[in-house]
Amino acid sequence: MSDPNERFGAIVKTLRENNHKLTPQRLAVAKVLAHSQGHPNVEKIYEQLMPSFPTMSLATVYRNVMLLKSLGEVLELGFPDGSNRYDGNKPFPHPHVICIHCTKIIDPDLVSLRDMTAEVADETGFKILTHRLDFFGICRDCLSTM
Amino acid sequence: MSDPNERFGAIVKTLRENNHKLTPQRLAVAKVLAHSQGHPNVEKIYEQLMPSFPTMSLATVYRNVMLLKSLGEVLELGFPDGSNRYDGNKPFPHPHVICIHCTKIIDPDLVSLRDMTAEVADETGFKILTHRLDFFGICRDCLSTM
DNA sequence: TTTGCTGCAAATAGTTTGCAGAGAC
DNA sequence: GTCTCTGCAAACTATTTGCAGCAAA
Repeated sequence: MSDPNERFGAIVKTLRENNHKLTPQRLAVAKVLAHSQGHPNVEKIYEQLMPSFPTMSLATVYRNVMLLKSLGEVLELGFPDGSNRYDGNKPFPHPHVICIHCTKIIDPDLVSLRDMTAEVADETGFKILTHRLDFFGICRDCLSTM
Repeated sequence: MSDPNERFGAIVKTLRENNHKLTPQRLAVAKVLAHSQGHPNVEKIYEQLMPSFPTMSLATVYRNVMLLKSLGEVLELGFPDGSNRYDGNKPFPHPHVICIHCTKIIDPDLVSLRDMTAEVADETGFKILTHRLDFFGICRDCLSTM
């Protein structure tokens, strides 16, 4: 996990460099994503901001998350059921471990993970831009209460 | 790629064993998925069946794809944009290489791919049930016409 | 004959968009 | 002062569901 304050600063810097206005709503979304506690979805970000921004619209959250994603400052995690969750703390490809029971998401340290991008590019002729590695299972907490 | 006829047979066997009726529509969906040419989405399966089953409903395709998925005979590939595509030819986790330009999907042979399931289970305490490894990029064809 | 399956149409849920006013710079 | 951003409500799209009739076994 990166330092959330540093990540927030980096996001703000990118926004400035690309001439986007720093509205309170936009900065608030950026701050939540810089922490990315639990890899929130749009709804969670919205709920988290409601107390401080009672009039904020869900559409505004969507627009800002999309903007940050297009700037490469947020990683989008889409799931087979169509749901999306976001990580603005580590906005680069990295493996995830997802509990299908409580929907918790963990970032594991995989010592044996080598980058297979070159091999894939070599074998398929593709220019590889990004990748994704997710493991699905049941977490320790859920296992113990079953 | 497995032999589509064998896969079709295996799917039919599973349907029988689970006491599901073998309607013409269901068998037609199973046949398309046994081939899984280009990893179709529901719409594509529907279009492919329209000539032979002009009155078939999209809902029927959805229902049968979901049934086969629940029986473990189809692998669902969900993407961040919310779209889903299916593979009934190799219904077990395997890596995919996806062209973000023409949406083509390829199954690469990765000689160096080791199974990291045990390591992830060990490090996180999860009971790992499945996983997913996707590479995104631009295919040779699209690269050459850019 | 029984029970599950299909087609249709309506409902649903998550996300996007048009517009007029507000606010960042 | 300009131009982007926001809130609202409506639109949109992919998917699911209720229901009555149909068909597999």
